[in-house]
Amino acid sequence: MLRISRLTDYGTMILVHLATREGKVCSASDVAAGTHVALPTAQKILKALTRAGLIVSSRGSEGGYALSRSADSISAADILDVLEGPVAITECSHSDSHCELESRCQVGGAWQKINKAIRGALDDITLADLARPARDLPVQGMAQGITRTLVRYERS
Amino acid sequence: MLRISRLTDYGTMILVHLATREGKVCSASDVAAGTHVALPTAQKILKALTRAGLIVSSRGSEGGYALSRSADSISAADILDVLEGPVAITECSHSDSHCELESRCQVGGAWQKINKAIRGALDDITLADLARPARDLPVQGMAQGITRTLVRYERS
DNA sequence: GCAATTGGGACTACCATGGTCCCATATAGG
DNA sequence: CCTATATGGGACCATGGTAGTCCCAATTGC
Repeated sequence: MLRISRLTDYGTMILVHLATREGKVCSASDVAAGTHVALPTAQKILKALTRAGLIVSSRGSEGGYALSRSADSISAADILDVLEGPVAITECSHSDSHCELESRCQVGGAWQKINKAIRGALDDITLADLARPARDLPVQGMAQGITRTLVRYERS
Repeated sequence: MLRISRLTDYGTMILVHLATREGKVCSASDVAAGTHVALPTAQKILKALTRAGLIVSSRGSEGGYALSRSADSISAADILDVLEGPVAITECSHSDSHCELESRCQVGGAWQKINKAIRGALDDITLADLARPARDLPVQGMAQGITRTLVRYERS
């Protein structure tokens, strides 16, 4: 748990794919073939990314998608915001949600701290980082168990 | 998204409740009344926490639950591990999951970095912190919008 | 013995996620 | 102008995890 949805995972891969072809226009079919994501799913994600402004599209024959800005100006937080909505650790924070425990619950501040730390990590990672091979990142230790975009966390 | 499950939320509240009564034994009914979590749900969570070793139980009349160790030796990471399983940003990391994108996907390392940052934040927060009022935490800014245990994150 | 508890599940309802498909619209090129 | 090739914006449904409840066995204090 505490995991991102599969669509977000796919979306990140798609963005990485576009980042490696910066400047060129890729059709949905290209993207699907390059990322091995099923075409309809890739189309769905590409539409969402376009609506959010992370990529730009051109319609018609010879059309396709491209990043709207440079890969190092797109952060992981941007991606998650678009594909998952605002990052929030717990639910029940809608402005109109009345919580009967509001007065007696004292946990809020700590979750807030956790949330902030997570946010900070997400802001520090750019799409350019994601497009780089793993070993170039300044992360040491726990360098095992990666299959695709997943790291399963064991107690250290 | 990127949120914890409601049961984990409840579980944290329950642990906080037990922390404020450190040393005393609380029955499931006590806990349910004190946290306003429905009794059957509280029972379910208490069983899970007991099995995981975060709390100890005594059966029979006058029985109940208490923390197995001091509140400042239980981290948020411990709690999430127990109630949500190991923290992992993405799925597809089971040892027997074969991912056909394994060779060409280069995103792994960055997710790993993010995961590590999250893990670090979770390790730094103790149950004692959670039991303290929010304002005592060294977190400044964004001090609004907390209803119960939720902080909805807006782009800063 | 009896009442009060926990232990360990089984069971169901619900809802978000995921994946697919359809049709309208736009555009390049012959 | 017509056609092929694209995207835009949904509708649609199956699946699976989550949440919540309940049942019965085992244990213990009085």
